[in-house]
Amino acid sequence: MSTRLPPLTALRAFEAAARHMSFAAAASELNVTPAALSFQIKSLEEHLGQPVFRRLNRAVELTKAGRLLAPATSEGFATLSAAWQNVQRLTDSQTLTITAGPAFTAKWLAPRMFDFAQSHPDIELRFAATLRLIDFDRDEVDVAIRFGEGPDDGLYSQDIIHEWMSPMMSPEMAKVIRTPEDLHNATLLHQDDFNFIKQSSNWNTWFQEQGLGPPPEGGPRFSQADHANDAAIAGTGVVLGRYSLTERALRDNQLVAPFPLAIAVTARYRIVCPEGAEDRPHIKAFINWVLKEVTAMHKCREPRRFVDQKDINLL
Amino acid sequence: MSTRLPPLTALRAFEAAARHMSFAAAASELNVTPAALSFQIKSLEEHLGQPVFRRLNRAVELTKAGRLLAPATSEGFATLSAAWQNVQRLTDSQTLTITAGPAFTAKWLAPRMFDFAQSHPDIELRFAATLRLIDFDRDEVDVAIRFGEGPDDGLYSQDIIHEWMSPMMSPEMAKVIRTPEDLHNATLLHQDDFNFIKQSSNWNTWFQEQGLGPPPEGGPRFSQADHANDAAIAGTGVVLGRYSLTERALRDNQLVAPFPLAIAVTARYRIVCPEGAEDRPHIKAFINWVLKEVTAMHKCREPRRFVDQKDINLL
DNA sequence: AGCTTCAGATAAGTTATACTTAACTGATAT
DNA sequence: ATATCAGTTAAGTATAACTTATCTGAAGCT
Repeated sequence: MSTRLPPLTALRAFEAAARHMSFAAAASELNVTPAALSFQIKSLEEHLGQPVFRRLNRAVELTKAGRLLAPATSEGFATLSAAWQNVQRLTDSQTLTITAGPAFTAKWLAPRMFDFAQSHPDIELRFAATLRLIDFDRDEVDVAIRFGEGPDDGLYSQDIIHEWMSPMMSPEMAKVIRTPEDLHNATLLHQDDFNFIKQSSNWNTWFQEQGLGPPPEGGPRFSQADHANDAAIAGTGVVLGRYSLTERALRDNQLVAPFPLAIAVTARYRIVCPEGAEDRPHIKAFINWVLKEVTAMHKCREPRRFVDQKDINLL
Repeated sequence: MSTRLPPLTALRAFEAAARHMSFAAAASELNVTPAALSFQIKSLEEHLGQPVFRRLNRAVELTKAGRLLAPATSEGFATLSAAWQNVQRLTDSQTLTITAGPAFTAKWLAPRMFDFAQSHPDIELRFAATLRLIDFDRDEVDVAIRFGEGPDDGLYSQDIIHEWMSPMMSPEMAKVIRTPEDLHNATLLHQDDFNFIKQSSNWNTWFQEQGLGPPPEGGPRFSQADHANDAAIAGTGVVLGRYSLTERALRDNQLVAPFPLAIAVTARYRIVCPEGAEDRPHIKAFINWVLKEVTAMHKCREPRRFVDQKDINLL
């Protein structure tokens, strides 16, 4: 009797009945029967210890207590309702903001997103290409594709692509560079955007595992792997290509990877989002689409001899 | 999912948890177990489709959605709570406002209320003596004692006193007025506050039923019955006394009613209050006390010959 | 005047929500 | 290593919230 609030269901029934000045109309609004609503009003009156409605024959009217209670309950529930709708609007946003590294955005996402956009015309896509580790709450990003070893604390995280690297060149250049030893005479293309990985995988690593001497000095350096790949496609040199970024060029025979040795990188690509958000319709659709695309990625024609990066001891 | 409000119990659980930043504290405030509260938050998150709390190890923190939801829910529930407490204050008021006619207030209530006040020291009593038919909602009156035939539409109503009238005089005057015929030589006291009753009961009625000729002309007129009674007690004349107002004087032998004929009045006293309010503690206490006092009213020593007012045909 | 309609109330029954207890989990503190 | 803290989960219970069917007492219509 001295509680701060009565049963909220009863209070809500009252508010609706007071607004409509009709039990039947209120019941209809709340999707219950008039009998149920009548019970709720009666319950509220019992909690209060006095009536809030005077029952006339074909109508009801508010008592003094009812008239005192009606305006503030109307305001209170309107506030709650607006808050709920507001937060739902956030949840139901049609915008999907995706973040990934610049190279992945360019070489993996961009060539494929047309397909996703076609099959989900209601989703408004936004891309934020960055190498920075984003904060989901602060950066207004829905889903991220990250490269690295993790960990992804407090986030939903799923591996999507395991990366490997091998010398890749244009088919024309492959007619000149026919054996691994021929690489000593080749122009090697370098990419610097891999330096944040703990155990660097570069030309030295590959030459060593191949049993060759040191690689030739010099050669063009690129700050982004996709640029290095483009140069190789253009015939400028040989790139230590990453599978994730070169899959399309390999498939299209713009690049070839003629030597079987491939270094399997410990770091991998994961798709991450805030815990629980993975069930939100748009994010779920995107994740499912990514997984499908990963499965459909081109497998190399030649057999590959994988050497795990973790097992390599650099001299 | 697109409803205007989620389950209110869940929303309230959220509000408390957000305020406390602790599930256990919120559970304690709402008098439920932490497990129950945990379920409510989870239910809310399922309705929303995303989390509102991030569970840390020994704490929780609000997500972006939670932070968006918290202020307005806090405000909404505060509004509802204030409204409820406000209307409860009206209900739980320690003041009991009683209304009755001036004569009844003076001759029945006033001599007795000391006893009621003694046994209910927490109740603050207020009297509104009026002949007007009060409106419970507008007049801020809790309970009324009405004289008349009713009806008491939409109100709780209980008969308490059936009225009757007979010639009453002081014991000294009774030594002179020994027979009904002696009343022809007496000073008859008249009361005008009975005129609103449909079928007037006055001296003419009594004389006719007693088989006497017309009563003597003239005699003092009083606008209130209690004043006429006081005059009779003082030995000024004979009053056609009403039982309800003279019971105490008869008991104390200040007045006597020596002639058996008594006219039973159709109108009676009822105690009335708004429907449902009769269960409110203070009103209930008052009603019970009134019923007890009525039962304890003094019965006349002499047998009474009652003639019902309805059966009297005035010549 | 008799019948129909309207709107809320009540009785009896059902079901889903709201809750409890007991045990678990994963850190942190001692 | 053990105790403590705070939230979670599984299994079960209780009751609030609801439904259906019927009733009631007017008002309205023919």
